[in-house]
Amino acid sequence: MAGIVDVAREAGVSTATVSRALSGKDYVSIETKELVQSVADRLGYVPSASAYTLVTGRTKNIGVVVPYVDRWFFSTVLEAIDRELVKAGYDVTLYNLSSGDDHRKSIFTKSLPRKRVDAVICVSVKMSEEEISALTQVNKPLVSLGGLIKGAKTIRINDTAAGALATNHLLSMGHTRIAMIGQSEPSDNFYGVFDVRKVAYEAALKDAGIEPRPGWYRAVPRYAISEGYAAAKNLLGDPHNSPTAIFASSDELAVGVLLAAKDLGLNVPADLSIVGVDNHELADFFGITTINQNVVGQGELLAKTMLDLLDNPDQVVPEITEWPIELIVRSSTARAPSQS
Amino acid sequence: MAGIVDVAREAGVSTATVSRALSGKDYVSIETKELVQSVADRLGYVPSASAYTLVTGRTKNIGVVVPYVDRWFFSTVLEAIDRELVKAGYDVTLYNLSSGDDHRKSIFTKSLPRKRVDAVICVSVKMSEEEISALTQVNKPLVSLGGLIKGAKTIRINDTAAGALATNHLLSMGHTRIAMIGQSEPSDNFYGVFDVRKVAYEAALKDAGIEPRPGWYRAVPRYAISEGYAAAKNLLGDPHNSPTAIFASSDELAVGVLLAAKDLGLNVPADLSIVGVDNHELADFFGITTINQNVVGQGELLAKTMLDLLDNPDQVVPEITEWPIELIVRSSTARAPSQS
DNA sequence: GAGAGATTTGCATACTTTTACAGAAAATAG
DNA sequence: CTATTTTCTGTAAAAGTATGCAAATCTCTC
Repeated sequence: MAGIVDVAREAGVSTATVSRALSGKDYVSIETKELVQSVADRLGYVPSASAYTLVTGRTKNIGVVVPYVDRWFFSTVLEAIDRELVKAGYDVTLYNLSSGDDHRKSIFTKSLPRKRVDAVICVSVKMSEEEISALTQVNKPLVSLGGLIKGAKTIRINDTAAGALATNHLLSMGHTRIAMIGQSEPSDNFYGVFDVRKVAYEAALKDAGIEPRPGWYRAVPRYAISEGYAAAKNLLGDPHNSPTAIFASSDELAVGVLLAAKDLGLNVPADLSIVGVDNHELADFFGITTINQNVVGQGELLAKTMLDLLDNPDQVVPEITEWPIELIVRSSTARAPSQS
Repeated sequence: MAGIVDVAREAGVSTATVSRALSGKDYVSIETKELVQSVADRLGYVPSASAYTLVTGRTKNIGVVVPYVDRWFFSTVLEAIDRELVKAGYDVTLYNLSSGDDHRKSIFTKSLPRKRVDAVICVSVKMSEEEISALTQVNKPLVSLGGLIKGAKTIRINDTAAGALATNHLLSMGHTRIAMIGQSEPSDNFYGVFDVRKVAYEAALKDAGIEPRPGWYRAVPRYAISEGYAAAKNLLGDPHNSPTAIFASSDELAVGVLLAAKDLGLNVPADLSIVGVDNHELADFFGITTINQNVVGQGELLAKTMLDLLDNPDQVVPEITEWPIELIVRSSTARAPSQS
C-alpha cells in the first residue's frame, strides 16, 4: 500500500508537492505535476480518505436515512438521490431504520455525528428534538423529504391538497359514495401521511354536503397490492351498499382495488372508479387515474438542495418547499353510475 | 465539538485511559471507567471515525455494490444485507452502478480502495480482472452474489438447475408447447442470468425429445409486469399455434403473463400454465407456481459470509456456495390441455 | 514480609494527509 | 538593473485517536 511519502520519495519531491500536484488546486509546475501523476499511477497510490478527513474535516460522504429500502417509494427516491450525489463526487452511506429499533439510537448518537458524513438526508423519517439537535450541534446540514423536521429544510407534497384533489375529482364526476384506503399509523421511524390525507378526504366530502361513513375508511399497514385487494374485497362485499368510487392512498393499493373489482365482476370504471397516488409504473400499466408526485423529481431536488447547502452553508431559505402535484386522468375513473 | 483530550482533562485522566475506558477492552478500574463514561456523555463526546480509522486501519464500514437499487431483487437483497451488517456494528455505503458509467471507474479505482471500507460486497455485478485486483491488492475481502468473480467467494443459485426445474415441471405435466420469457443481455454492470436459464430450458426440452422453437423464446430488457404482459400477448396471439405453458424468468414477468392470459380470455391454468422464478410477494398473491430462491436468505448469508471473512481473513473455503432452490407449486400450473 | 503476578495508569509515538508559512527562483514592471 | 510580483517547492505543524512500553499500585501466596 503506497502512501504519499512513497510517491514523494520516488518522484524526488516533498509530500507537500505531491499533495498539491494531485489535488491540482495550487501552484505547481506542469513538469512536476506530470511526473508526480505518473509516479502515483505507477505505484497505484490512492490517498487515504481518513487522513484527508482528519485534516480537512470533510468526508465527501453523505448519510441518507430511510425507514425502509425494500419499498417502492424509498428505493426509487434513493436511486434518484444517489445519482445526483454521485455526480457531485459524494459517496452515500445508507442508514436503514428498519434494521432494528435499538439500532436507531446508535445511528443518531454515534454513526451520524461521528464525522462519517458531511451532511444528512432524511426521507420520511420522524425525528425527536434530541436527535435533531444531536446533528445540528455538530453542525451537520440536514434536509428532509416528506417529514416534519423542525429547523431542517424540507421538501414535500401537500398531502392535504392531494387528498382533496383526488376526492374532488371523484365528486366532480358525480360520485357520492366514496371510500378511501389509507395508511394505518406506522412505526416510530416512519413519518407517514396516514391521517393528513384522510382528513382532507373527509373535509372534501363534508364540503360537498356528504357525511363520511366511518366504515368506508380502511387503514392498511403497508402499501401493497395484496392489502388493497383485501380492503377492497371487504368494502365492495355488499353489492347493495357499496361505494361507487375508491380513493387509494397509493397506486399499489389502487391496483389491488382494481383486481378485487374485476374478481367481483365489477366493471371499472363503469361500476367503480378508482384513483391512486404516486404515478407508479403500475398505474400507467393498469390505466389508473392517479396523483402524480414524481418521486424521482423530489429525490433529485432533495439532493440538489443538499449540495447547494453544502456549498453555502448559511444561506437563508424557505423551510418548506412544496413539490407540485397533478392529477393524471386515466381509464379508472368515470361518471358515477346512475342511482339504482 | 469535544475531543478525547477534553474528556481526559475534564475527567482528570490521560487520553489513553479515556480511550481504554470507552472501548472497554483493556484494564481499567471500574470507578474511572464510570467517571470517564459520565464525562463523555456530559460533553457529548463521540470519537472521530477518521482518527479511529487512521490509527487502526479499520473503518467499520462495508461497501455494497449493486447495479440498481430501485428494482425488486436488489432493494430486497440490500435490505437483508444491511440488517445483518448493522447488527454486527458496521455501516454500509452504497455504490450504485446505474448512477453513470463514468462513475463506475471511479468507484473501483478511487472510492473503494481509498480506505473507506473494510470490505466489499458485490451483488450481480460483472467485474473485470483489473477491478478485482485493484481490490485484492489493497487486501480488501470481497464476496459476491450471483456474479462470477474470479477469486471471490460467491453465493448463487444454480441457474441451470432453476431453468431445468421449471421446464421439467411443465414437461412432467404433459406440456410440450412450452415458451420462455427471459432477460435480454443487460448492461456491462449487470451480471445477468439471461442465457444460462435459456440454455437449461432448451436442454430440458431436447432431453424430452422436443425441439425448441426459436420464436417461443422472448427476451425482455427488464423484469417488469408490463414486459411480461407484452411478451405474452405476443406469444399467445395466434390461438391455433400458441404455447400451452410459459416459463417466465421472474415472477414479475409471470404476473404480466397471467394478466395477458386473462385479457385474452384464457383460463389459467386450464388453458395456460405459468411458472416464474423468485417467490416474489406477488407470486403468492397471484397464486403463481414459482422457483423459490429466497432472496432475503441469500442476502443474509452473503453478509454473514463477509463478517466471517472479516473475523478470520485467511480461511480456506469453497469458492462458490450454491444456494438451494425449490419448486413451489401453486395454482398457475396444471396438466396440459388435451390436444385440439 | 517478600516475591510474583495481576491490575491500573500515563507517556509518547504512529497513522496519513493538508496547508500555513517561508524561502528560492523566475517573471514582470519601472 | 533594481524592485516588485508571481510562481514554485520544502519544512513543519497540525488533525484525533489507539496502543506498546514502562512504571506504579494492588493482590495473592508461601
